[in-house]
Amino acid sequence: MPPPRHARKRNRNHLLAALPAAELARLAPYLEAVPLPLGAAIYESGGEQAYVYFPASGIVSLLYVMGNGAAAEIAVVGSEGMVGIALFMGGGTTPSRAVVQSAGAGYRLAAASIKLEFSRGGALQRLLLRYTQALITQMTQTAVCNRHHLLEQQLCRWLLLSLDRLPSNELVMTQQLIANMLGVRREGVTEAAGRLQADGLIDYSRGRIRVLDRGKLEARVCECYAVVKNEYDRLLPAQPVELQLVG
Amino acid sequence: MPPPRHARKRNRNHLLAALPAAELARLAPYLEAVPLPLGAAIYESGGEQAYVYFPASGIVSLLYVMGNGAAAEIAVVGSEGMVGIALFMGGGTTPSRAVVQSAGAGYRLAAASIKLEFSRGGALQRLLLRYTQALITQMTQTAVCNRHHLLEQQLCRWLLLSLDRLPSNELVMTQQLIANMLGVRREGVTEAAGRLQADGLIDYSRGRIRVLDRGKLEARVCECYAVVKNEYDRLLPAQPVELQLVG
DNA sequence: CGCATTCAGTGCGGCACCGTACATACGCTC
DNA sequence: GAGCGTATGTACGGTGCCGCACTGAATGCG
Repeated sequence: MPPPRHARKRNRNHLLAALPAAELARLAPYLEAVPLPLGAAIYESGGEQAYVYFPASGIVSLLYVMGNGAAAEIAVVGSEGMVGIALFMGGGTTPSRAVVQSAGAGYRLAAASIKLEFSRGGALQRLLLRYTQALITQMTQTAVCNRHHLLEQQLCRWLLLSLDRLPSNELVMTQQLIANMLGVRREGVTEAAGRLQADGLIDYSRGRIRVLDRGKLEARVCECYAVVKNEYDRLLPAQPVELQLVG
Repeated sequence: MPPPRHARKRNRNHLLAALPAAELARLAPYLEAVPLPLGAAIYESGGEQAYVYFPASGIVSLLYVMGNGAAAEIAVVGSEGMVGIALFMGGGTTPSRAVVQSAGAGYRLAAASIKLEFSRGGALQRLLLRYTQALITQMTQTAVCNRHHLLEQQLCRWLLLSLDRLPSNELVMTQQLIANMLGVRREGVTEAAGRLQADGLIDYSRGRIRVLDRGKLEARVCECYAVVKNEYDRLLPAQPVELQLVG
């Protein structure tokens, strides 16, 4: 099978790609290509973060693990974003974990490098801050969704957010793992996914989920998905950052 | 009744107070003292924000209002923080509202002024970014708490977060309003608050809640409160910012 | 091929919270 | 101090999800 037409766009990080040539050139020598293997912990709760990561493919989950071991996903990051905002925000660490939810690859940059470039106040800083605001929106909608929406709607949201960050319509993920992310019982996911399958939205078997009808999925999801999507589109436009006015 | 001993500290914003004298002096001419009357909307969902606000007293709630009118509080802001991070983050607006939950007063700064000072990359920038990270932690714990913890625990968390931002142990707030913030039924709050009252933790009547035993409240709250509190303490130390290293 | 392991489906009792309806009690105004 | 509006208390059936236990089905491995 030949590579799909948009393969070029698929293996790059959108934040890095949006940088003006000069800034990217300055960073390039320090960018290190790294794999993002499934299940790898990019950083741990409370642990000092040594690198920021710019995924080019794959998905990284930000999640909080409670004292009793139960978890809840806070946000997901793909090639549209980066992992490790605490480094340039000043804290250096966070109470949450970052785990590779879908294998991929990307680039990493040592803490000192990102701090230095960020402190120059140029396009990278503006870009990362806009990205952080988008991430905040994703986090707040997660809170809202957890409060008000049904498991099935949350599953739809989760599927769509994942789908937006993957090249195909297929994701490799057991129901148990999805349940961990959503912070619900595995059986609950089985039931909700069963309904979606019965209605022809998805098809799955043993850790493989194919989305058959994205339109129906979008019709069934709660408003949270659209809110997040709109904010990402608004804050992280495809056009290069140099064209944007500052103040 | 004479003013309490710590009245001096009570009527200032901690972020502004932590600024080096030179930066504060530069901002001072543009800082405008404003009241924060109960119920006032500091900014609306999607509305362009014209000012950032630095509360010196009172509490501002950040909340998301859903299409059907139901709401959920995302975070609270008092004199330790500021309202309007979207201005320096670059988005200029957010999908959430900011409403005065407890009347007070503070200072506001026009959008252009905060953007200009922020772009200088000095202490204000570092301070605001650290504050933003603390705020993010509050938002993520709200998501976790919404997912996993009982209404009563969430009520305890809410009371403690409010208490930390108020000068006395009394807050003026009906159960209906608390329910709106937490995104639950008013009756649920009545029941949970009834238990807390029966156990001697609080005392309330017609929109007045007095916390009688803060220790017991802290023993009953979920871990989310401590996580948030620790991050605020870690990220926003009392010492002046000029002493902190940059890279 | 047989077996173990992992993944998914199902059933059942329990509980927290919901939606609704209505009752009580407090505090204000006249 | 009578009356009204608002705040709070209580009850009841419904439901979404939980915890647990167990079954069935697909995959991987020796």
